[in-house]
Amino acid sequence: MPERRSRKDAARNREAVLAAADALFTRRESPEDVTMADVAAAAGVGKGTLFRAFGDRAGLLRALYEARLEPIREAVEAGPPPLGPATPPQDRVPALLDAVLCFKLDNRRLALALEESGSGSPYQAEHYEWWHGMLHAVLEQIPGLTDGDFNAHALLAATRADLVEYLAGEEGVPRERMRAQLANFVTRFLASGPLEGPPAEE
Amino acid sequence: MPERRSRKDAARNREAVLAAADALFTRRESPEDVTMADVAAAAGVGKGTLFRAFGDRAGLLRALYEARLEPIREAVEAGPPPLGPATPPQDRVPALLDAVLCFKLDNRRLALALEESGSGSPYQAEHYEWWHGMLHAVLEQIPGLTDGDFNAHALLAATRADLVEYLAGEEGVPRERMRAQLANFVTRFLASGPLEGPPAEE
DNA sequence: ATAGAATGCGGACCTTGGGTCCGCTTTCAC
DNA sequence: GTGAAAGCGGACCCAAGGTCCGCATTCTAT
Repeated sequence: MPERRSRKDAARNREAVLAAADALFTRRESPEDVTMADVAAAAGVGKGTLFRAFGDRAGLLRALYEARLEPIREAVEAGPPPLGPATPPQDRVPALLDAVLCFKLDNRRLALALEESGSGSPYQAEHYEWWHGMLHAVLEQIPGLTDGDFNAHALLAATRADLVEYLAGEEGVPRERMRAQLANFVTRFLASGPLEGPPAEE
Repeated sequence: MPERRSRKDAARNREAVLAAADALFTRRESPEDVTMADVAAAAGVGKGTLFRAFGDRAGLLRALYEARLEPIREAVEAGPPPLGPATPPQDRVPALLDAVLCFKLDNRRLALALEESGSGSPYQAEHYEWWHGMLHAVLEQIPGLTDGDFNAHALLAATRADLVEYLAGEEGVPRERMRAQLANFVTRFLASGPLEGPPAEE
């Protein structure tokens, strides 16, 4: 049952690669001029080692992404409001999307690299499915909202890595402004609908 | 001023390539297994000719896309409602987005190929700028709406080629259902805001 | 019509980068 | 210590985009 622990050097190399890749992706201008050979060289290992550990480029990207995402995942699944499960849906939706946006702003190159890594659409990626499932579930809790599945996709689409990159980079939109705009967009979406009922105590 | 007309054979070859590429992209499963060599072979020309005529892969894709987009562009710029300029903003926004969606559904492979063609984000593409500019302008005409620029991006993001492809392909969402969902999303977004004014005569 | 220049053709060739292979080395269990 | 499993590394392979240049076609001026 102990799952066959990996050898010491293998584990060490894996970490070295992760660290090196992390550094390269944050420093280099565009993700596509970080080649696998670069990563291997920077980590001081051979290409074979790299591919043995991560399968392929997408695998490496995924591992990096997953590692960075971990804290947020926890905050969403078991943390305090406004991200955690105790938050009322109307407040949690904007909070979730803001979290996604902030994450992509903090990991621009990496998110970009992952989303354009070819190898199938980003929509099959495990982490996307997780965000989508979460958002979908929360949207379902809001009365009068139909098509939660599609709406979750549509809202998440507003935080696509290349859009964020374009706005932050080419257009020079500052972080806080972008967050405000997204919040505004989301709020506007949520504010509509069957307002027949009590408009809440706010 | 006659702009140096191109030679007869050049023009003919250009058309041949366009036709061949068009056929290949609609028939083949995934856009990325249509190689430039394939296109050249199918058109019965050499690779040199292909690259001379279109510059690079993205250039070819753009030319194809542009050709298919032309009719819609006209319908938007000078056609009858609900796409044309005479339409009231509240009705034109959904119409525009529906047109984008339908276009992408009708040209799935091509749109996909173009958006993932690497070579810079899709946001710098001429056709995207056109859609965005148009939508932006129409949104600005709706009272009480701020951040038209961002909102245009966010709404358009819901029609991203890979999302459409995923929903239509993997999830098997039928065309009309998707249109309805998008319409629903857009309407919900528009319906909100300062409803203080007259709720229109509907 | 025809010569000669300009334009274009085609496919061999180059480059780049992801991914594989396999002889050698390191680690681990006994 | 020893044998074998696990891992290493970098030479190698391949696909695909893009270039190059000797040859063919077309245009233009006389």
